[in-house]
Amino acid sequence: MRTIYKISEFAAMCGISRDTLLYYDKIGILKPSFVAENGYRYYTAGQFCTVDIISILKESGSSLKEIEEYLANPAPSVSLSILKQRLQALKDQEQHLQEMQRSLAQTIDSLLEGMRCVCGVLHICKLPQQYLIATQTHFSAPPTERQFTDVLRDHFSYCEKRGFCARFQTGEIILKENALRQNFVESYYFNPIDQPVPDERLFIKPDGEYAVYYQQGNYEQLSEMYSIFLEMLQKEGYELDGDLFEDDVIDYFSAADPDKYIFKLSAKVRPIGLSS
Amino acid sequence: MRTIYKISEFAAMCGISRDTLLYYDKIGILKPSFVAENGYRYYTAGQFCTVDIISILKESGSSLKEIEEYLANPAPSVSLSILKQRLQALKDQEQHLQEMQRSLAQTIDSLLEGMRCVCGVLHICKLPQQYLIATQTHFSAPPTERQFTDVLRDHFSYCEKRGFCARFQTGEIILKENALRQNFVESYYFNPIDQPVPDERLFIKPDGEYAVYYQQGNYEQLSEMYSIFLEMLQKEGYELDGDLFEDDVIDYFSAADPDKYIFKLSAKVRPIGLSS
DNA sequence: GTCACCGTTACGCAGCGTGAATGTCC
DNA sequence: GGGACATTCACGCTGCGTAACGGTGA
Repeated sequence: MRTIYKISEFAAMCGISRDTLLYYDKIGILKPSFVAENGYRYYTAGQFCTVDIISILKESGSSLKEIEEYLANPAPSVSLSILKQRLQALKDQEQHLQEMQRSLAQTIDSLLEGMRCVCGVLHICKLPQQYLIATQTHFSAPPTERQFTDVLRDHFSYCEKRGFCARFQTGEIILKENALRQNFVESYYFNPIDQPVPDERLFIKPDGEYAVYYQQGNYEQLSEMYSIFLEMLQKEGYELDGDLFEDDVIDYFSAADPDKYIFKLSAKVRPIGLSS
Repeated sequence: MRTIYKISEFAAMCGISRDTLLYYDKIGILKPSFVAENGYRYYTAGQFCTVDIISILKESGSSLKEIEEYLANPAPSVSLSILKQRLQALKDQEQHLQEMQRSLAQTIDSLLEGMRCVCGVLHICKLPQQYLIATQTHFSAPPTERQFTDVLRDHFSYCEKRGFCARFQTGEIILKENALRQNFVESYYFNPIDQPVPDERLFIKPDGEYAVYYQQGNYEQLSEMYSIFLEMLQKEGYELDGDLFEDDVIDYFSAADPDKYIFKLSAKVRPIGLSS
């Protein structure tokens, strides 16, 4: 009456491999119903249920050790707490996945922007408001490598702690007052965020008419680029009406050669003579 | 001018461990800038970028081998395709996660329902329409274990192939015509789905007035339960107005003892004498 | 001399897959 | 006696963590 199965047969029935069953036997989470004298393992149909439980929990991210506990202590209340815990873990994972997706999508957009942008030309256009997480540098002069990495590390770890996706789309801000004095020292490092969040490092990049300028080069050439940018502005009859933003459009993530990075400079502007 | 770092220092700067750097050196994806005569590894600040790339790709699910390729072939177009590929992989993962979440949530609901339900009492209530994926059994008599598991396997693998979350909330359907002849052989195994999908195995459980009856016991007692259910119906002045549904509310997943399973029987009913 | 660093080597983890060498069933 | 099963043992994979043991530098 009671149907029994040899290991390979049973494995096929459960949709798993023979080796897996052997392993489960070895670590003790699923022993065959009985073992014949010749050493053959025999399983019963009811054990299909156990395999099913194992598969489900495994798929939801439990370790085999946790599954063992689950199987050893099968009260509904215990099941319930384990399931709730698993569900929460899955939610956390999903959150994380979504963040990574946003980051990757942003990077892709940025890469595409960098691949098709026109360098060396000033564009005047309207830009929407943007929310940034910006970490102040407190630099009074061009930073040493050490200062630079220290602040950047701080910025990244801050973002990570708060759950913002950093490390993609990083940029820097040069305050208008510094830029006007040809002092192109960055006052902030930032990353854009999708939605406004109350945060002490929240920085709002206002909407308005912007001058945008793409340029290829390396980091050392940046301050020269800023200079040119401002000159071009003036030639076109504009003057600064806000801080200077720099976005790394193509950076070390997408280009091997540091001379091939592409930077996007942008600043709110107004026609010369017109007070805002 | 060029700041250099010893391995632990550099590791701290990058937020990873010394051992990880050693490992990366060993497998060749990140060698130190140079090695001193005493064998000490020295890193430069620029290598922070490489570490960053590695971290990001790793987090998005790439293997170190894939990362190696990325680092070896750093053209923007290659980056782009890898990033897109990664993004798609993340989307797939998210899809999967969501399915698992739905499944777990359902199971939790079901468990809660089983823990607080009143057994042995007939409830009359309105139930909404429900969509099921139902696999026909073609049984003409109570199935052997073999037949049972074969059909169930087919049902599960069908669900899996189509991307439905099976294995949770499984139930069976006994057609009205069979039930009326006291022939309680299941004609379908089913799993509920959230949204209606065009599918050859789609089965719609209609809304309407239902009799619902919870009972504890094991699978062998089911046909007896069906009998009692129909008797109670009659006593209360109702008759069947549709097929008979059975849901495993507490099954092997939540109870160790097969005698403690809880089944939920439900069927659309109408007061005796009233044609629908 | 101390002590914190550096180096190398090697083993451990999960969750099996993949042999190899051998025995058993039909 | 042949082939399809079964058994056990052991090593491989990832991405490191965790020693252990010894050399180096301030």
